[in-house]
Amino acid sequence: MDKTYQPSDIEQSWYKTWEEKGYFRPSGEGSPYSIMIPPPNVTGSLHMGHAFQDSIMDALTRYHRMKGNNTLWQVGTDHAGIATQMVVERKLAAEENKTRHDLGRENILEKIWEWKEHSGGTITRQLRRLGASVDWDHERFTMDDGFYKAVQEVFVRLHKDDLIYRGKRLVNWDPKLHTAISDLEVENKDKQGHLWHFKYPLADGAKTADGKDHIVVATTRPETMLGDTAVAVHPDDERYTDLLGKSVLLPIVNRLIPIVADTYVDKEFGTGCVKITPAHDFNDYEVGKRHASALINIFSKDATVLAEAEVLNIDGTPSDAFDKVLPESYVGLDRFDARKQIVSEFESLDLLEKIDDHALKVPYGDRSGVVIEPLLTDQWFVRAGPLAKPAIEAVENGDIQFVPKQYENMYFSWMRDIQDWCISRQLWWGHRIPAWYDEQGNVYVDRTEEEVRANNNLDASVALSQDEDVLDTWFSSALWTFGTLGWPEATERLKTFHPTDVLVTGFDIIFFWVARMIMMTTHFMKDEDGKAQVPFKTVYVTGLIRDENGDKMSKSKGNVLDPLDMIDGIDLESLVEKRTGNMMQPQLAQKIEKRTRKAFAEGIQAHGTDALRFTLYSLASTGRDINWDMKRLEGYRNFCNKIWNAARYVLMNTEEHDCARDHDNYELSLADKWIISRLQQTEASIEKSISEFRLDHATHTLYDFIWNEYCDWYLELSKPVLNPSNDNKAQQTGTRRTLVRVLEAVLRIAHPFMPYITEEIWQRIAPLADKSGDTIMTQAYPVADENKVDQKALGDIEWLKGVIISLRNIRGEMDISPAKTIPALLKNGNDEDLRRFNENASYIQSLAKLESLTWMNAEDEAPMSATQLVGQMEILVPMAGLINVEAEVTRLEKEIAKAQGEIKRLDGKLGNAKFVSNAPADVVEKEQEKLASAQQSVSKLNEQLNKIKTM
RNA sequence: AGGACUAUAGCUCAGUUGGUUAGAGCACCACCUUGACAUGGUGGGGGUCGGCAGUUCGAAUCUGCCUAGUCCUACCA
Repeated sequence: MDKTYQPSDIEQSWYKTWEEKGYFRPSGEGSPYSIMIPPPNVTGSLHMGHAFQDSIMDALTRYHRMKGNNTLWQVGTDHAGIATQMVVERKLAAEENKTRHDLGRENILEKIWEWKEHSGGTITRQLRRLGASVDWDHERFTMDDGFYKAVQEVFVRLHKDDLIYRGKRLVNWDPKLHTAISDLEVENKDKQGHLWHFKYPLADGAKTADGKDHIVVATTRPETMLGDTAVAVHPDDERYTDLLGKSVLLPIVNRLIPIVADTYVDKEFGTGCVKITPAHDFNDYEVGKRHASALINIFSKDATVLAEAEVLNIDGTPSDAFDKVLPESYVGLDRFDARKQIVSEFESLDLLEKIDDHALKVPYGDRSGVVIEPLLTDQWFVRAGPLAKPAIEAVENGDIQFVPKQYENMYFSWMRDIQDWCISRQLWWGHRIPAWYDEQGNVYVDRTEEEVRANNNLDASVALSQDEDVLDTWFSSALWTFGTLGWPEATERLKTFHPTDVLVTGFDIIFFWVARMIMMTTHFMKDEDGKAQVPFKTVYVTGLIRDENGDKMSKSKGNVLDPLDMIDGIDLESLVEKRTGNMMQPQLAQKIEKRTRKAFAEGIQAHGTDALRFTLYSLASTGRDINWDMKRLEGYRNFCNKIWNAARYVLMNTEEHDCARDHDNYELSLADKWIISRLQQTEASIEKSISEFRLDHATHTLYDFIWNEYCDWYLELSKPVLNPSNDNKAQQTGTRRTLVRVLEAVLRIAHPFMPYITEEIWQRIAPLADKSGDTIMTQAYPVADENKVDQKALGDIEWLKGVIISLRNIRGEMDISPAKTIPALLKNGNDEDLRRFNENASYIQSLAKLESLTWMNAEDEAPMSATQLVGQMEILVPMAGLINVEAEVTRLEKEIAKAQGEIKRLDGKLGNAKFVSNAPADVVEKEQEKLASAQQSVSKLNEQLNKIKTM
């Protein structure tokens, strides 16, 4: 093995081997364990968040595979409707200066499929680099043939059950993308705007209570006044009761509109008069419904003013309640230009009372970034209420558990107040809605046109045209857990692997995805007794990975980190290019470049997949976001190197040696028994951590065991045993056996977290540990054996470590060269100390670099020495020629002060009668022991101090 | 407006049903190229656990209030 760990030398080839040998496939044996990958956007690339979640899923998958489960990690990608279509449209505009309408639906779809084929490999390549042990043989795509069937089936059945309906409703309209979007796709942003106060003249000579001939309405959206159909006041507002039933003459359009009473109005806000524009505001729409007035739509799909208003009844049918004429000077104007013109026209008419500054929330499309316009359009909706009920129950009764639990509240609060879900999108890329219209506008829903004709007795003479719209991407991804397994066919995979075990995802898509999967699954999937099935038993919600400053990673901020750059490294120039190239807002490039050059002056070094993964696990505590820290990544890269070198040491000492593979002629040393005991405890602890999804604890325990116990102590303790001067050959064999076997077990423990380095080393170690097999991947995961825990060995080594550390401490504080051997004495020890001394003196001599270690009887006079205590035993290093007296005085005083502080604290505690009477006896007893021990320590240390001082 | 979460060493984070002198990694200081490893070894320094009050024999941990930050949901035109 090379002296230094080089991840690039081992990682790629191992993945290829694993995949070729089919190790990722379900074994077909053992109880099933399944995880569905949250399907990433097929044309995207993995970011750190994906790497984080996928690493967690891989660890769980590999762990259960080694545990003997029939393990499936289902892989696949999402067609991501809007996002993907946008990318291709942008490309088309840039390269050919054409819009999608220039090419037409068929051609565009062809182009998107081409693009999907071309870029779809990025994600799968990245997953492979991460070591993801997914079942590639059954990779799925949310628009493959199987999904097409599942989606049609779900749509048709929901429609038959009256859980899907079509209607003209006010929806969130994206004027840039020309599609409706769901409430969840709207981002409300805080903006500084204005509140314009307009005078609306009263008609028919009516006057207000205080004698004015107008009322004042306040609005943040002046342009919508072109569509006003009423003015509302609160029914109890005495200022306006006389005006109820009267009308105002709407300026500019000269439309007579009624003054109505509605409790929606807040008397205290503004003037207490609200202009009502039912076609362009969700609240006004509700008010409009109550007052049965008509709607006046003034905007086109681009949010420009129409040539002629659409006047409609609430149910969407045409109405002639109002005149359709819109002022000519506004026709075709963009909504924001119209706003300016309205304001200035009110001003010139002397009807603008005032303009206040006003903070408001403005709705933006999360994809397009433009202001959303409420618009009355025909759309398809899922009736969410009935679907939500069993989905809520599944979480309430514990069939599904969220980790951490707090997210259940978030889920409940949204689900209990769920709104109908607008599922139609005016896009081309997606699942086309299985609805057909005849020439009279009758709608037929079925799986195919043939079925429509057959089921409705429509022969070929009746022209049918399919609905142009496609379904929201989340409609198909809601079927992910069962759609990927072959539903609606009753496949063996579906039967075996559904419900799945755990879903690993971010809190940001609990509503978009998790909640909808639960709704769809509980509705469509039933077990043998007809009970609703859940899609997964546990939802493990991860935090977000943020940059080093705690900012969200985003392309426009230029702080995105590519997981592959952590693995392979990247030079500064390439990183700058990557972050600033192909930007939607090129004006940000300079800032990003500066920032990048500052943060990564040296570029990014290669750290390898194992180090990246280990870092992610170590940060994976629950309920908290993660601020990415390159330094931790470096630390864990070093950890990999540590393992690498420990393995080199082990191999060096065991290859070509007798490791007791096929005989029992060996003897275990104290150190052997100790490390075997600690291995059991480590295994038990890691097992528990994984079961609680605390991979941070699991990896921390593993790190601590490997570095601080196996390497720092056990390997060092093995050196004196393996020294040729030791003539206990049986013991040497025992230590060699322990060296390889503990390492071999550790590799298996670590494999789910660090798949590559563990496989690479295991291949060499396994034969020495009498293990056979082609890969570590399918070896049994180590299980703790209580019987192998040797309490005596644990105690003895703790003592041994205490003595050695004390001696090292004296060396350090006294500035004694590590190369110099020194003599040491042990004094005032008890029988146990004496036994331990007798059994282990050679270890101490070796590890503390002593020239001699002598046991002194209590009555013997000790030479002038530096002193440390282990328990009540004194460890003495004679001062002659070694010890700096002043330094020793300082050191002793420091120790004494520490112990005295302890005594003071304990005295106070034990002097408190309430503590002694109320605290549990064992706590009190422990404190008393501590006090006694501290008092003895102080007296012994003082004795030493006086001795030195009187010298 | 309602709700959730977070605040622990210079930095990134652990800390279990309240009970050792509150821990780790990185950074820092000193010494050390010792035959696994300088991507290393040994020793050391560093924290009023955001603030105030309360419950308790005992609070980083439980309760209340406050401050700062993050996020979610719903919104007054």
